[in-house]
Amino acid sequence: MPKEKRTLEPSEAAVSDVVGKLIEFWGFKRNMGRIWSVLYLSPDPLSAEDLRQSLKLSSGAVSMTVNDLLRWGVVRKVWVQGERKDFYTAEVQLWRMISRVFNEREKTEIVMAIEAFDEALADVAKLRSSSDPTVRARAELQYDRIKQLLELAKLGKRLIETLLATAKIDAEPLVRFLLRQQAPSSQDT
Amino acid sequence: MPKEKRTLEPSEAAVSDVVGKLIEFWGFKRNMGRIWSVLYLSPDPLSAEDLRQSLKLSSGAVSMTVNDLLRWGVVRKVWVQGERKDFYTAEVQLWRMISRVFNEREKTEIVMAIEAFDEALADVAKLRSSSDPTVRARAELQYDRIKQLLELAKLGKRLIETLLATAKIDAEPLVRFLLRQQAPSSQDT
DNA sequence: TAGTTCTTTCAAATACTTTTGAAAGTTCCG
DNA sequence: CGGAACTTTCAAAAGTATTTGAAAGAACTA
Repeated sequence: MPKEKRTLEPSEAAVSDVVGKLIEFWGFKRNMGRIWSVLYLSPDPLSAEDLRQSLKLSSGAVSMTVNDLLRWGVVRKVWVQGERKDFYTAEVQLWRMISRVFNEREKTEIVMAIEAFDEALADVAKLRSSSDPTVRARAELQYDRIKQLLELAKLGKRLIETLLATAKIDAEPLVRFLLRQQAPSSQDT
Repeated sequence: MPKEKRTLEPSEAAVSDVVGKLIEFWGFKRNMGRIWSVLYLSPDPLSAEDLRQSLKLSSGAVSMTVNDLLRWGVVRKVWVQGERKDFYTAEVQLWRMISRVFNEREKTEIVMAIEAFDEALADVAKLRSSSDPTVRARAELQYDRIKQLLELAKLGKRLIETLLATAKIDAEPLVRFLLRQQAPSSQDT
């Protein structure tokens, strides 16, 4: 029985480090990316102990990080025949992973921002009819600017929703769109 | 001369907090977002002292954060007639701001990832012709998976480039694309 | 140049996040 | 049950990031 797979190949280490950095940049813990990568590149499921040794982490860190990954749905627990311990595999459908994260994190974030901008906009709108012309002018300007923020946030939301829809049907319209690289026209804002 | 503008309106505070959170989520310092917002909502340029008082920050923090914002090109220094101190205004062209950040940060990040995946792919490719069938099978799988990561990263790069192009010509093809919300077709990957 | 006003710097303090590892908790089996 | 095998928890430690504020530095003015 193969029982000595505790060291990463250089290319495995490289990939897990890059993914770790990307994922950290992206707002998650670096080790989430590292662990996911090791699983992603492994032909068969790995145990917590395997991960602990491959990445030189403490057992506690592995346990907690793997649970984060399970919660995000990007790693799955699998039963390996005849083994007592838990084994894990990576979700290999990259789009599915990404859409899950976008849906739970980015979208929530942006929806909250939209609500807050909406409220602020309503507050400022009241001041637009103030009798004091200074207050009025100020309110006018702020109304316009908050509205811009709101529009931007809504655009972001649509972008995320498009990505989500794309992930569902995979490689569709966004991808097709992105693939036909067309040249711009003119005018700056 | 108006010299007592040292407190934020509730709606100003709300907006700067939301932007601060978004920007933090997005990987910057929260105070960068807060300061930018206060400037963005101000009818006229503000001094470091104004910002210090509005947001209850130390002078050092204002100085450093404003310089970050200047470096990112999202705040500008302006000369106010007759005044000795420096005044600042926010860049109000949201797309321009975003494209600058995407170009300098996100794109750099992803380009580095692409290079690293490329290298790893080349390493693994060598093993695909190993005489050991186990090694070969493993290399085959890893080759495919790293390739997936590479493709994803390239797709991300194209998405960013499209956003950048869009920002230049403003509200063009991406925006137009996003605005026509069409229904998906079928198939899952 | 000296004095004033304003800005920047930076070491120390604070706040926040992540990791560790030992102990407590499970589960399974005989 | 009793114990082996494994996992989870969690308080403390380590590691990072941010903020402070006092001191140094500039820039201007008279």
